[in-house]
Amino acid sequence: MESIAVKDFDLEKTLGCGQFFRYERKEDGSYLISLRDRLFSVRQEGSKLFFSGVPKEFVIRLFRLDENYQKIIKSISKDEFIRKTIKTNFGMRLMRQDPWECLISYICSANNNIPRIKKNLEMISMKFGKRIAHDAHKGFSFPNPGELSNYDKIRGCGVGFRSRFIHETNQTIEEGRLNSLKDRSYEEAREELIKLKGVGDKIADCVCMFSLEKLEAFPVDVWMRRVMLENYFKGEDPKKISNNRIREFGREYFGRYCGYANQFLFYYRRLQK
DNA sequence: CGTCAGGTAGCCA
DNA sequence: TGGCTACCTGAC
Repeated sequence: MESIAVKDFDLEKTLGCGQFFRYERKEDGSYLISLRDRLFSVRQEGSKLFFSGVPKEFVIRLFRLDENYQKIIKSISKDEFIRKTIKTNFGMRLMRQDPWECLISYICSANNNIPRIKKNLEMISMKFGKRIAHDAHKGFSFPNPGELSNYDKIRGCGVGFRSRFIHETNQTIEEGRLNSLKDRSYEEAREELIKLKGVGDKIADCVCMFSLEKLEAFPVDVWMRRVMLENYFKGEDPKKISNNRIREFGREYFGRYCGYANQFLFYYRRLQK
């Protein structure tokens, strides 16, 4: 099996931090990952990352192994608390997800819980995708834009009130246009995404950060709100702090790579605290 | 049985 | 802008 020498990288934390849903841990400690029409496995042993089913360049891109982690960590290390969250989950990296799959994933995440989000995406793949295989592993591809046109079938995936949003987004999105948001500014990309039904501030920021290269995004959900109020707005009246204000503060305070700070804070507050 | 979960749309002051 | 509330569904 091929391998890559890695440093400042922790596969388990990267997959487990909650940014990505379509993966499964196997008995031997390897992970089976589904991404659009790919099915592949990855396993880490110390500073070696073994992989099969995809080219090396794909793995490097996906896990951002091409970027200067130390530089980013240094730039967001603004205080003791954020340093603690980084130390706890050192090696966690943001992933470069596929914009379309990421968009649908996060539309599914609204007022939902992680086990069910995973199940929803699995069902969508089973009902709309194609059978794919990698070695002895079997799976389903994620459907392409335009292929989620059967509303009743979407309902059958257990996504509830999000069915309408998924259906509408499917009819609206032109994939080339979605992907080209990478070349637009963060503000423009965000604005475009919010025009979609079912996509508000938080989901737009997640899609920007996880799939459109916008590490200057700072999504604020309930967990981010909690951890920020507890550590950066101490003594202030929570009722007077809007999520938008938290977002603006986070972007300003942590700077250009605030998305990384965001994910460390999120991960820490959800699991460790 | 209620409650709750990684928000958002729609409506109103 | 900011502050409500309903919303599918399945697991406690």
